[in-house]
Amino acid sequence: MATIYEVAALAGVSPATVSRVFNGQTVSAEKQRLVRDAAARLAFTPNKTARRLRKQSSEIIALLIPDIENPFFTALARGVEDRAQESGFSVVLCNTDDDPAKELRYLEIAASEQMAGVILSPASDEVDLGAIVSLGRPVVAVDRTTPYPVDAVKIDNRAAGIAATNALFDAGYRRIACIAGPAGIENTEDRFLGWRQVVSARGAGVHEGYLRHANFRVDGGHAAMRALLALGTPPDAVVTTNNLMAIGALRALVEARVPLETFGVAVVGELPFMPLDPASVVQVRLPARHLGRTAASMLLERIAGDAQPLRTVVLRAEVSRPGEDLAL
Amino acid sequence: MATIYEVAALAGVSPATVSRVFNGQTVSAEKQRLVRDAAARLAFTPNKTARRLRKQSSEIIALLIPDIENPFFTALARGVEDRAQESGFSVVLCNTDDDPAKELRYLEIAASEQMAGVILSPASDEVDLGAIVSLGRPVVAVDRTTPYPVDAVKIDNRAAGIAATNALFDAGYRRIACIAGPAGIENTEDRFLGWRQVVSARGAGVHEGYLRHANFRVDGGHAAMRALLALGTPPDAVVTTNNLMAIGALRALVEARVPLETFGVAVVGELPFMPLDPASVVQVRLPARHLGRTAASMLLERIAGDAQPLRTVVLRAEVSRPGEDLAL
DNA sequence: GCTATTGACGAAATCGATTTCTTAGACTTC
DNA sequence: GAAGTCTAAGAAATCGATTTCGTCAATAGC
Repeated sequence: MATIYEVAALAGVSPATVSRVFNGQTVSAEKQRLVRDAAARLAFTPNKTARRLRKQSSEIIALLIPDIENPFFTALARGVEDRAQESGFSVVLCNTDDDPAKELRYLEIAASEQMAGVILSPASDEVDLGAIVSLGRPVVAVDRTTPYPVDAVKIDNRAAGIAATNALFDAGYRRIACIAGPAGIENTEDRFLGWRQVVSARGAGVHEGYLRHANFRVDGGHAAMRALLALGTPPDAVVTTNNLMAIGALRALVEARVPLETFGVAVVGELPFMPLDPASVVQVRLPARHLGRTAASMLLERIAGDAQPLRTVVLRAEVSRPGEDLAL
Repeated sequence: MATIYEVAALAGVSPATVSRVFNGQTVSAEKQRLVRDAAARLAFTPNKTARRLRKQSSEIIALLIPDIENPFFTALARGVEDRAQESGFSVVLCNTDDDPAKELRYLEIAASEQMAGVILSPASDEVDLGAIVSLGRPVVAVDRTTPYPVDAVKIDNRAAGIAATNALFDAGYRRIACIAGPAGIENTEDRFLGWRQVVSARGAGVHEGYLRHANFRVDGGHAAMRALLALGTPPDAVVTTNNLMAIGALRALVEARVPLETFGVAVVGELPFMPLDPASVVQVRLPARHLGRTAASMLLERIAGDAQPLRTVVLRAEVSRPGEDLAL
C-alpha cells in the first residue's frame, strides 16, 4: 500500500498537495496531473484508518438487528445496505439476538470504532443509548421505538392488523381468531389491537378463546393454532401478527388436514419462500426494505449535519391482493 | 471520549504506562491500580482507530456473499458472526449480488479499511484477489472456490446430489427428474452429476427430457417444473439442486394439484420456512452455519499467524430423515 | 564492594492521513 | 509604483494509540 508520502515524492510535491488533490481543494492543473499520474503508478489508495483518526469519523454505519435469519430483517438490512452504498458508506451488520448485553457491546464497538451512525431495532425498552447519543453520533430506531430522543421509522402496525382482519371479513369469514405475539411487546400488540377493533366492529364481538398469545417463532404459532383447532367451536380463520408464527399456524393446519380453501389465514408480514398457492393466504406486506432504506436516508442526512427536529416516519403496510404472486 | 493522555494525567503516569496496563505489559501493581481507577472514572475506551493505525490491522473481518436474502447465506453469515464474536472480532457483511464490480469494490474497501481478513463466496471465477492477497491479508473462500491460492471451505456437492437422488429411489420412485442450476456453475453442476450417477446406476438410464437447467431462483424452478409436468411421460419425482428452485417446483406442483403423497421431491438445501408437512420433501441439509463457522475459524487462525499449507475443508451434507421436523 | 542484569517506566518516534499556519509570488487597485 | 488582496503549495501540527529506546534503580553475581 503506497502512502501519500510516496506519491508526493514521486510527483515532486508535498504530501499536503496530494491530500488536496483527493479532497477537491484548489490545486493547479499541472500538479493535479503530476499527482494523479504518480498515484496511478503506485496504485495508491488512501488509508481510511489514518483519515478516520484525523477526521474523527468514518463512512461506516452500524445496523443492529435482533435476528439476521428472519427474512423481515434481512430485507430491512438489504434496504439499508442499498441506500448506504449509494452514498459510499459501508454497513456493519450486528446480530443482537434480542439480548440487551450483546446490544450494548455492539453500541460500544460502534462508538470506539468511530462509526458514523447507528440504525437499530432495540432489543428492549431499556436499551442504553445515552453514551452514543451524548457522543453526538446520530441514531435511528427502526421497526421498534425507544424512549430516547432519536429519529424513528416504523410501520403502522394497527392499520396492518386492521387490514389483515378486514380482508378475512371481506372474504366471508366470521369466526376470526388471532395469534398474537407475547403480551406487552409494542409491535404485535398494536397489530392485535387492530384485529380486536375490527372484530368488535364488524363481528359478533370478541370471543374469549380466539385470542392466543405465543412467542414470536414458528413453534409458537404451531402450538397456538393447534389449541385453536381443539376448541369446541373452532374459528374459521386466523390472523397471525408476524411471519414466523404464520408458518407454524399453516403447518398445524396442514397437519390437521384442514384445507386452506375453507380456512382463512391472514398474516401481518410476508411469507417469502412459500410453496403454497399465494392466493390461499392474505399477506399484509410490510415494506421491510423500504423501512431500511428510509432509516438509512434519515441517518445519512443527520450524518451530513441536518439538525431539523426529531422525526418519526410511519410507513403504511399494503394488503396483497388475492392471487398476487409475491415471491416469483 | 477520554483519551489515554487524560487517563495518564489523572493517574499521574505516562501515556505509555496506560497503554501497557491495557495490553498486559509489566506494570507495578500500584500503578495498575492508579491507571484503572482513572480509566474507570473517565469511562475511558481505547480509540480503535488510533490503535488500528499504529498496529496496521483491525479486529474486523469482511464477509462477501452474493445474496443476503437467501436463507442459505444468512445461516452462513450467522455462523461466521458467532465464531468471530467469540474472538472479539466484528463482521462487515457485504452483498455482492453476484456482481464482479461490486465484489471488487468491497475488496478494495476491505484493504483500505485495514480489515483483518476476508471470507468470500466469489461471484465468478475471475474475481481478482491479487491485490488483497499480495497485501498479506488472509482470505478464505466459502461455498465456492477460486483459482487463487487461498483456504477454502465447501460442501461435498456431488455426495449431496447422490444422497438426494438415492433417497427418492429408496422411497420407491423410478422416474426421477432433475432441476439443475445454470450449466457451468461448479456448485450445482456437481449436484446434478450426483443425480446423473445415481440415475444411471440404479435406474433405467438417464431420460433426456428429465434434466432441466434453470436459473437459481424461484421462477426458474417453477418454469422447469411446469415443463416437466407437461412431458408425455412426466417424472414421478424430482431433485432440485438448490433451495429456491425447490420452492418454485413445489409451487408448480401445488398449482397443478399434484399431491405430494404421490410425487417425490428432494432438495439439495433446506426449506427453512416451509408450512408443508416436512415429511413430504426430502431435504439434504447443507451445513450452512457450520460452513460459516469453519471458514471463520480458519481465517482467524491465519490472522493469528498460522502458516500451514493451504487447506480445503469439505463438509458433508446430511439427508434429513423423513418426518424429521427441521424448522420447528 | 563493584560490575552485570533485570525491570519499571518516561520521552519520543511512529502509523498515514488532514488541516492550520506561513510564505512567496501573481494580480488588483488607486 | 506602493499597498493590499488572492492563490497555490510547503512546513509542521494534529488525531490517539503503540512501541522503541534509554534511564534509573534495585537485585544478582563474583
